[in-house]
Amino acid sequence: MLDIRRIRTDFDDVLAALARRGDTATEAELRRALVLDERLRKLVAERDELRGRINALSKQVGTLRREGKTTEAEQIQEESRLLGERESTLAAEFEDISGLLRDTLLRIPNLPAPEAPDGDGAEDNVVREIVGFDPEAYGDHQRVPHWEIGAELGILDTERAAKISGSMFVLYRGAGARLLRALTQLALDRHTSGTDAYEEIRPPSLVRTDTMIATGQLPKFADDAYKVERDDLWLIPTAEAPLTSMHRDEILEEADLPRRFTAYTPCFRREAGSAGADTRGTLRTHEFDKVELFAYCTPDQASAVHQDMLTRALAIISDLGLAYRILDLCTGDLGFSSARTFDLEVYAPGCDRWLEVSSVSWFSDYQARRANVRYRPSGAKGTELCHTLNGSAMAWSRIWPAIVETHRQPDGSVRLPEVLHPYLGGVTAIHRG
RNA sequence: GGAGGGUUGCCUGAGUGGACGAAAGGGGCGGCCUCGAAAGCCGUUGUGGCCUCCGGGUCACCGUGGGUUCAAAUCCCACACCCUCCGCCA
Repeated sequence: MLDIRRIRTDFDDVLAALARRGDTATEAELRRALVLDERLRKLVAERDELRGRINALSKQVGTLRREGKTTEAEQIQEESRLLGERESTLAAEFEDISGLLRDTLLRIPNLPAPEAPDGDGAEDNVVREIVGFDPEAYGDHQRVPHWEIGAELGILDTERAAKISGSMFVLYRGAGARLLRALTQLALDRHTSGTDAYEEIRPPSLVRTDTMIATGQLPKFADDAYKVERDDLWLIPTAEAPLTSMHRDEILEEADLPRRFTAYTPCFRREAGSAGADTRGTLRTHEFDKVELFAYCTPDQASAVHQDMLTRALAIISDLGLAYRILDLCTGDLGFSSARTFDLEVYAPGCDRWLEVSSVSWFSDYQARRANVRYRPSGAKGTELCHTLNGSAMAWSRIWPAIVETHRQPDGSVRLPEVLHPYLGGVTAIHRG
């Protein structure tokens, strides 16, 4: 959520920044917020003035009653009652308008960072770096898509997944399932060790509506998420949702920042509107596993934390022997709540596609304002909003196919990267049969 | 799912419809004392909104949302969460 005071005082700048996203609807929303805010402030002044008078009168009633002056007390009661009627009218109007204002603000996306490159959509994202990629270097044995490899080696069973749960679900089996578990463990072990360790969290996968609002999934993107109607709970689309709400409505100490978490969770996405896309394999599914990196920090720390997450994500991809590239997302492709995002894509030779495996985002104070997460600056009075950041430490549904395709050998087996060996119980390659 | 007990500030914990933004103690911070410290003593210590002649003024917040009342931490209703026991389960 944007700061209404900033919209009020800095309207043209805010408008210009939002215009970079190329979303023409936001200008109307922004103007609407301004109008509502204006009305709201008039209402508040009037309502509070009335309340002040009522409070004063009520005190008088108390005094008079104690002194036994019943008649005078009753006169003032009547006067106060009449003011009370006007007050309730104003209060009701205030509730209406502030509800409308909040709803309007919740639907306005974050301002892109000034450094984020301009652009209209995915095609304008800026490739910052390509590592380990040589299109000529791949052999024919690597030009086999992972769903074929998966069926051939018996490690991916899409038909049974469909029988059990329908389309866009996957079932890994045997060494395929083990590979997934090894990847999760590798990521968690790495991020939770060393001097700058992230704290490991295993959050709930079902969350309240407020939790989904804090990160920006709701109210605007309700159709993308699964909801358990009966209990009024949502299935998380990413660990970012529960993690952002961990310190919701809390005030942290500056000395405790940054607070950094890593979490393994399943992620659930309805993928509404993507019917027919990526129907084969594991690339787009309703449920997938992910290890997430997450941080609350001060504005000053944000840039370093952002870089740290990116470095961590890259290190794992690189150790898995995959070719990758870093994209600096342009303003037109930036997520709703994000100010700046770097996407990491790995190359999958079998599908001949770059697959997004990690998205490392800085949300400035946008989510923190929604979630009301603040910190107390050391040695100063008052509170400031935190900044939040997160990055997928890895989306296994995209890494898994890249590994299987990249490391396929001429004999059809798949060699497993060395970094995973400690987690594979002695298995170093997956063979047929 | 059933029965009971709870939810007050940084913590513990009091609170009879009116003097309660809230006793008391602890903790934190500042000061006195001291060579220094402990002890002791004194002071101070929540978050937000709106307005501001920047001195301050005012409103809200005692789990959440409603209601009663001139007036609600206090009374009524609903809900959420926590604890104990039973049931069920991993």
